[in-house]
Amino acid sequence: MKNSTYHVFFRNLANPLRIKIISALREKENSVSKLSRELKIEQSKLSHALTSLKCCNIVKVKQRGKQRIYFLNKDTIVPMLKLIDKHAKTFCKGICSCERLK
Amino acid sequence: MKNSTYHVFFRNLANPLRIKIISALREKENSVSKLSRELKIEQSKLSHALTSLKCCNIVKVKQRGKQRIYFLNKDTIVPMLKLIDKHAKTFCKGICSCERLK
DNA sequence: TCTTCATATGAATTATATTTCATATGTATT
DNA sequence: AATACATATGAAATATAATTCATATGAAGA
Repeated sequence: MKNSTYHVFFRNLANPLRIKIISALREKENSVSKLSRELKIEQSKLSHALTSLKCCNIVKVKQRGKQRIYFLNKDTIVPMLKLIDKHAKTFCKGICSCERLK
Repeated sequence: MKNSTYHVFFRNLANPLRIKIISALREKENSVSKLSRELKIEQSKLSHALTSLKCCNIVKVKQRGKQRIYFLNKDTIVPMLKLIDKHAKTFCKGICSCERLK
C-alpha cells in the first residue's frame, strides 16, 4: 500500500472536529442540520468536515427529502478506535500525556 | 476514551515523514544516523519526528553506545495499517483518490 | 577531562490546514 | 416557476504544524 494512502487517511482523522463528528455518528446517523444543532457546530463548517470524511469513505450519505443523512462506515473506524483505546490503556496508562502534540 | 486521545494519536500519524519512518522501522530497527542516511532525511528533522512518535509510544528507543536505536511498537501500528489497506481495497478501489486531501 | 561522534532542542521561518462568510446549488412544496 | 428550507462551495482570513539552522546535551574513548 502506498504511504500517501495512509497519510491522507490519517490526516482526515487528525482533526478534533472530525473526531467529534465521528463520535456522534457512532451513536446514530444524522442529518447536517440536526448534527449542527446537537453538536453546536456552524453549518458550513460541518459541511466542509463531512465532505472531507466522505472523500475517504469514512462516512457515507443518503438523501431523505431535502435532508442529507450522514452515517459512519463503521467497518474501519470502530476497530481503529478500539486499537487506540487498547494502545492508550497498554502503553500510555490510559491517558495520553503526550505533551508534544497537546 | 477521550476524543483528544484519538486526535493526538492520529495527528502523530498524519504526516508523510513520520509515515515514511514508520514504514522503514517496520522492516528493521535502526539508529538515527543510519535512518538519516538510508532515508535521506536531515538529522534534526528526523529527531523531531522521532520525538513525536515516541511521545505516543508509537516507537520506542534503546541506547547502544553513542547511538540511539529506534524501533516500532508494532502491536498497534501494524494492525492499524492493515485496517487501512483493507479499507482502501474495499471502499476506495485500492487507490485513494480523495482529491480533497491530496 | 578533552575531544569527537551522535542525537536532541529551541526558536524563527515557512508551509499547510481550518474557519469564516458570502453565496451557490439542490430538493420539495405551492 | 416561485419560494423556502437544507446543504455545499470558494476564497480570504486565521490558526496550526513542519522545516530549518544554530546550538546544546550526552556518551564513550584517548
